[in-house]
Amino acid sequence: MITAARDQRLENWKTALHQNGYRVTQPRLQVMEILAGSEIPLTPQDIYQLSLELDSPPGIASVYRTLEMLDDLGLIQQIHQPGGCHAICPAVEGHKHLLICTGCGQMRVVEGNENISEYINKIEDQTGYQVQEHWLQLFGTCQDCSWS
Amino acid sequence: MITAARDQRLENWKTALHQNGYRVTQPRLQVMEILAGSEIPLTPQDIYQLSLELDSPPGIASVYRTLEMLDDLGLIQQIHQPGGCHAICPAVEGHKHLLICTGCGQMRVVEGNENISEYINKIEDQTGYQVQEHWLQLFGTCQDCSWS
DNA sequence: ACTGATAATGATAATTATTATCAATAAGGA
DNA sequence: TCCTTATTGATAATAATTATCATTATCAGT
Repeated sequence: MITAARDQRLENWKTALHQNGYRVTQPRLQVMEILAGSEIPLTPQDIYQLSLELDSPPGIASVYRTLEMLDDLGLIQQIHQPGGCHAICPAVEGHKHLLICTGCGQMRVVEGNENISEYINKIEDQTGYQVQEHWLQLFGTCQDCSWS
Repeated sequence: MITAARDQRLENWKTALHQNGYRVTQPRLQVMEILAGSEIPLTPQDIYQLSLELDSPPGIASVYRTLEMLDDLGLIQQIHQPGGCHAICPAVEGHKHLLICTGCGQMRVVEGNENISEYINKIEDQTGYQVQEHWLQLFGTCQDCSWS
């Protein structure tokens, strides 16, 4: 992870808190730093465990409260995986999708594509549904993990 | 729901149990009948609540146990939704996707598409990942629900 | 059809994850 | 720096799922 990218995200998040009348507190910062710097999806429990290594760690309730706030602001998103759907990561902006390595958990963000839109249009014609949203998530093996 | 389709599925499921050395018991049948006949995804709790209207309903533990068994046999699948990911439905065979109405919950199974495969090939080239699996789920409004 | 081995069940205790409560604390504007 | 009050930590409460174990019911083999 490029530290500059994490710091940038952190600044954006802090700005978002200020703009929405939330105070920027130590527990919130601790949770946000862990989340903004992670290359893999983390569950609330993961985050809490990681935070215990800090000097004065946040309470578990504040971890959940911070995550709820970040979710309300649209700054994080839930990751759906075979092992469970409680992991989260910084929100992917715009029309992009996540590609996750089943070996090491590493995430990659990939661009959306016109092919998908065409497919969805076809489905709308066939079914009479109005498709409002789609969730696409890709699972695979990254180059490092495909050696073993 | 066409009853014949449900009964067909039920027969297939019973055959699968026999072939895999599972006994076909009353609690299992009760759970399978509820699940095979539902037009909307159901959570374990949903299934348990529905089962309480039966003559001698299964215990909650048997509901969970039956679902675990059906999952091990690949006969059901989890549905991922904004409200939670604990709902399940009969497994969609082959390369198809689910389209779910955000109004009434009704499910439609839609065909997969060559456009998606092309997109995934492109992603593999760009990232060096080997994509093993993809989850696509569509949310929309069915014709009935779009009137309101 | 009957019987016996044992897989499966129901009742419930235990575990786990999340949410609610509330007195004490700390953020940040005046 | 002070004051208001949003936020926190500790913990109780809730909810969902899993584990335990004595009892029961399935079904293969007679």
